[in-house]
Amino acid sequence: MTVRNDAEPTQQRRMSAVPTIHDVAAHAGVSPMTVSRVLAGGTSVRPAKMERVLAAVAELGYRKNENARSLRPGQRTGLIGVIITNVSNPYYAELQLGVEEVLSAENIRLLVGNSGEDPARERQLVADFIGRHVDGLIVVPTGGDTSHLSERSLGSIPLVLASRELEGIEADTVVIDDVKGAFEGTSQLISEGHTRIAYLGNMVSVFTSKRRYDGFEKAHKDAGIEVVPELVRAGQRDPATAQDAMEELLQLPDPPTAVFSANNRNTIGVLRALRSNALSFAQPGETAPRSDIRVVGFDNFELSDMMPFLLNVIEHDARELGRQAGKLLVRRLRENNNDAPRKVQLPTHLRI
Amino acid sequence: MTVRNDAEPTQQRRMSAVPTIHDVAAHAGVSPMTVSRVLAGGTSVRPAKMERVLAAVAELGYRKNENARSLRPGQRTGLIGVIITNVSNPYYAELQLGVEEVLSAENIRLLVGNSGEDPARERQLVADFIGRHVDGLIVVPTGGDTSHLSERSLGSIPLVLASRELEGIEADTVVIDDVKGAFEGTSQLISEGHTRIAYLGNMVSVFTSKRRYDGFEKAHKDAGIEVVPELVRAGQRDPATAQDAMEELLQLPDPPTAVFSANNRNTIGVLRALRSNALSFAQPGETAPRSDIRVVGFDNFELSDMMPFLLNVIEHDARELGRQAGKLLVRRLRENNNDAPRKVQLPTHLRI
DNA sequence: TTGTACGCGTTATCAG
DNA sequence: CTGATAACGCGTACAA
Repeated sequence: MTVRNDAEPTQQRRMSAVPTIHDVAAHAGVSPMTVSRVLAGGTSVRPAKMERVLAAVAELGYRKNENARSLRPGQRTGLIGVIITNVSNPYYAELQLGVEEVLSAENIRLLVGNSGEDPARERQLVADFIGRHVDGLIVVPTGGDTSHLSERSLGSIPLVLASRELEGIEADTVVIDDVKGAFEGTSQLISEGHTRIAYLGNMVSVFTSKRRYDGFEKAHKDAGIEVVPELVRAGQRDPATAQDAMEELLQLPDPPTAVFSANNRNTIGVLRALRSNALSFAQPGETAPRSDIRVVGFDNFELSDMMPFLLNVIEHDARELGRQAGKLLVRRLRENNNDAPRKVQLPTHLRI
Repeated sequence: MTVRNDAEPTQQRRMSAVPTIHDVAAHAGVSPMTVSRVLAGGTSVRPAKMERVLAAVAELGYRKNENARSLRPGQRTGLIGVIITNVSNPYYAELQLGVEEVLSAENIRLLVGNSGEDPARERQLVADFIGRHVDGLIVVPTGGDTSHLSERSLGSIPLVLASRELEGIEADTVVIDDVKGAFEGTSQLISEGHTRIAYLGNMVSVFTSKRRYDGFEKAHKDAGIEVVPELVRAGQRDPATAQDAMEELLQLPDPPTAVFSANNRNTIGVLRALRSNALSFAQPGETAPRSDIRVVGFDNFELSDMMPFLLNVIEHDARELGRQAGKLLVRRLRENNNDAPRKVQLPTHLRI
């Protein structure tokens, strides 16, 4: 017989701590095993006992200890780790929402961490999540050293890369069609007659930035013109630095006539720079600042349609990206197979 | 002696599954207990063995199983549950970031769930998080039935309410000074001579909405004027419905001359309505739409300063709110005490 | 300094 | 249909 603590331990515990399956069993006058069976679906349990057990569960407010359950071999934790570079970027918040939407339907919970674009932090989060025995990982990778995401390091934990691919890492991946999107956006500018088009974006070491720059370049090439090196500014990660970069461009002897911005952070910086260079901002009864500089920006963002400048955005669906990432992971978990990694590429749309 | 599975089980396991403390011990030629000691800080372990253990840990990529560890009595999971009404609202994304900032410094991980303002979903998430034995909860409560957040139901799990209080629930709480913020914003409009001021906000059953409406009302009373009932629209939860509500107001025989919007979702709807009622939107070289309707909105939002209408926002710091919530929880966790619940109220600032 | 025994809460297995 | 047993990975208590 299993002795618990001392005298009347069950009584004592029930007062303060979380009730266990033993408490429920005692309360219902059955064995823990019967309780377990009832909670697992109630197959082959006498209806009378079943009711008693359910009553005890309700009365005690019993909840299965998921951590203990997952300890048993072959059992999952029902937990997946989600590592995002920056939730304060609404784009990634949407992505998180998409992931949650799909996974919560599977009764899987999200362990969420912010890497802040710091590879060391990402590595730390991965290590921690592994220690918590997550069933899978969804990562927006920062790039750089990727050894912590290698198959050797992850073992059998399935990984889905979201938004960015990683060289040398074979994993299910969801990306958007960055190259095509950037190509279309840039081509639009060129078709309007622009030849001195500025580029603003993140460091080219970032997967998406590289691809978007490639599309920018390809549009030039296809049109038979060349990218103007002095108009290329890569490395801005937030609106403030993007604004600075744009201000600089505006000071050039021969400034750009159009701007291609590779992400919403940069686009916002660009717009702020344009505004601060106009004489005044639209106030009731005043004239809007003029800007003869055409702007096309990658990523849609809330209120992009309310900007006081003409702006075309290359939109794509962050929530859908999150959903797809979730679906890929769920599929992996269900099939538990060794199929080749799947790549999903989502379309973009130039909103005119 | 502890028999594992069959013949050479350790060998087999090391190939595929996650290594356990036994595998490390075998690899280093010590007992599991020594490994545990080394990982716990390495007190009273011979340096030579310690090194062997650390080497084995590194080689096998061993990570402590946190779930198993937390099973022992008195041990924490290092997990806290965060329930947010809607991460796609950038305000709450910031809040999440603030929470994470504080808790990751304590090496605590976040289990994140979206309630979507659905009390049933919130209840389900709480139940699940309790089953995972979170050390604490941070909740932006939806309101309605709150029994799942009662002390009786939560037992000894500390709870922090963020952004909204809950009647009948005694818990640490962080809110912003909604009443004062709304009062100042409304007073500003009144001081400019407006007397027919519209109110747009969420249902008054939501804590913050109620408080903001109170501030709106108080400003009227203090100025000796009355709220105009036909200009009050409560119940809009997203920009689209807010836009509809505002369009209606604009159709009134005697429309409002100013608008007080109680949150950023409504403010955006208001601005869209104003724009769609103007003849044209600012394009390069065009005139900005005129709007003689003054707008003051609760909550700041990205690009609020770039709107093509005059707009004053009542700003407050969502990330700081998240940080404070995190700090309150950490304090509770550390002190493990029964102090009376603490209330933190953060200031607002009317940006002119 | 090091190792053994045991129990945390759960469930698969097998006996009844 | 039901219950006793054992084991999951770890760490406390105690023994050596």
